Amino acid sequence: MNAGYFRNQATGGGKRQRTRAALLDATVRLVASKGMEALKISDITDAAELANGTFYNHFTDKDEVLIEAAYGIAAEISRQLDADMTGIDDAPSRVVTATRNFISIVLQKPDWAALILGGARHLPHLGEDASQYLRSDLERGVAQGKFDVTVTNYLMSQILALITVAITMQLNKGTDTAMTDQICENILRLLGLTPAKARRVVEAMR
Amino acid sequence: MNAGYFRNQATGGGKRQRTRAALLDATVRLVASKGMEALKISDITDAAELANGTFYNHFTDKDEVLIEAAYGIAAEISRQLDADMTGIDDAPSRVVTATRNFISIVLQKPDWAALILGGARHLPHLGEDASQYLRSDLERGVAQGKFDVTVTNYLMSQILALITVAITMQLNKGTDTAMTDQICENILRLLGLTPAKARRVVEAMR
DNA sequence: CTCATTTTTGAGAAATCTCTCATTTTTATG
DNA sequence: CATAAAAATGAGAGATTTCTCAAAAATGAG
Repeated sequence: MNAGYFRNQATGGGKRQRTRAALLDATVRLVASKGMEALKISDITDAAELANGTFYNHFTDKDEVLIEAAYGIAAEISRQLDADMTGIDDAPSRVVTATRNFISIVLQKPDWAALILGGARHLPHLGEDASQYLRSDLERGVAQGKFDVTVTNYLMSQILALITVAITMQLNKGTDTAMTDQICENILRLLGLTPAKARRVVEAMR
Repeated sequence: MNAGYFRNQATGGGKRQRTRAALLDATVRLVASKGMEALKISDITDAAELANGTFYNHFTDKDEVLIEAAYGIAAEISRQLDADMTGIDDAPSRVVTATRNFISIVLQKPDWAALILGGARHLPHLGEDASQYLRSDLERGVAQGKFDVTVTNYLMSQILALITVAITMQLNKGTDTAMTDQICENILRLLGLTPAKARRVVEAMR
C-alpha cells in the first residue's frame, strides 16, 4: 500500500478518511503518469486497491477528486514556502528564495509537479494564494525602488510561466540548480534589474 | 460551407483533396471552440457536413488529423512571418518584429491560436522552424553584442512561454497592443537589455 | 453516354467508461 | 459476543464514441 501525502495526513482518522486519502494519493500518482485527461476512475480505484464502486462513496466524479487533490497539494506547498520566508526583507531576495524553494519542492515530489502544472491550466483559483504572496513581494520591490514594473496579473502570469518552464525542463532532463539560478536571474531581469545586478543577487544567495 | 485555410489551398485539386481539406478546416474550428481533448470524430464530420465514415477515408484517428492541421497552420504562420523580416538587421528589432507579427497573426485568426497553443503542449516539433528563426535572431544579437545571454533551448522556451502568455491573455480579454509591446519589452529585458534600452527599442518601432 | 473506379454513406458492431445498487464485509458500540 | 450502522464490493445497465463495411453515389476517361 503506497503511503502518500494524504494517507499520512489521515493517520489517526477513521476508515472512511483513510480510504478517501488512498483515492487522493492514487489520483496524484496517476496524474503524474497519465495526465489529467486520460485518467479513468477505474485507474484510480485499481491503483488504490479498492473496488470501482468505492470511488462513488467519496467523490461524485473525476473533477471533484482532481480538484480536491490539487488544492490539497497546493495548500501544502504554500505552507512549506511560507515557512522559509520569514525574516527576509529585501524584495529581490524574497523572489529568489520563493522561486528556488518552490521549484525545489515540486522537483523533490515530481508527482506534485504534474498535478500543479496540470491544475494551473484547468483549475482557476489553484495558484491563488501562491499568487497572493508573489504579488505582495512584487509590490514590496516596487516600494523599495528595486523593481521597475507595474504589478499586474499579466506580469504575474509571465513570471509564473517562466517558473513553469523551469519545472517542466527539469522534470524532463533532471534536476539542475544552474537552470534554477538562471530562471531566478531572468525573473529579476524581467522585473527591471540589470543583468549584472540580477546575477549579483542570485549569486549572493547561493 | 465554411471556407477556411485548407479549403482555399485545395482549390483546383480533386474531390478527395477538397474533402480532406474540409475535415482539416472543421478540425481547426472545433479545436478553438471545444479544445483538443473534448473533440469527437463525429463533431468533425458533422461540422464538415460529411458522413461519419468519411473521416476514416482520410485519417486513421483523431491524433493524425490534429497533427496535420497543426503543422499545416504552423507552416503557414512561418511563411507569413518570414516575409516581413527581410531587410531588418538589428537583432533586437528583429525579435520585436517577429514577436509582434506572430501575436498579431494568431489574434487575427483566433482559431489558429487555439490550435497552436494546444499543439505547443502536445506536439513535440510543432514550433521547430519558428524556433529555428528565433534561435538565429538570438545568436545574431549575441554576435552584435546586444544580447547578454547564452542561447539555449531553455532560453527559447522561456521566450516562447512569454509570448504564449501574451496570446492567451489577449484571446481572453481582447486584442491589446500595449500588452504586446509590454511583452516585447520584457523579452528584451530577459535578453539582457536594460529597461530603458528595451523601452527605447520597442517605442522606436511603433 | 457508358462504365470502371473512386469516394461517400450511415447503420450498427465493438470498445470504453461511468455510475448504480443489492449484497457482503467491516467497524464500532454496548 | 451480538447487533446495528457504516463502508466496500463488483456485476451489469447505460451512455458514449470509435471504427467497419456493404451498398449507394459521384467522378471522369474514353
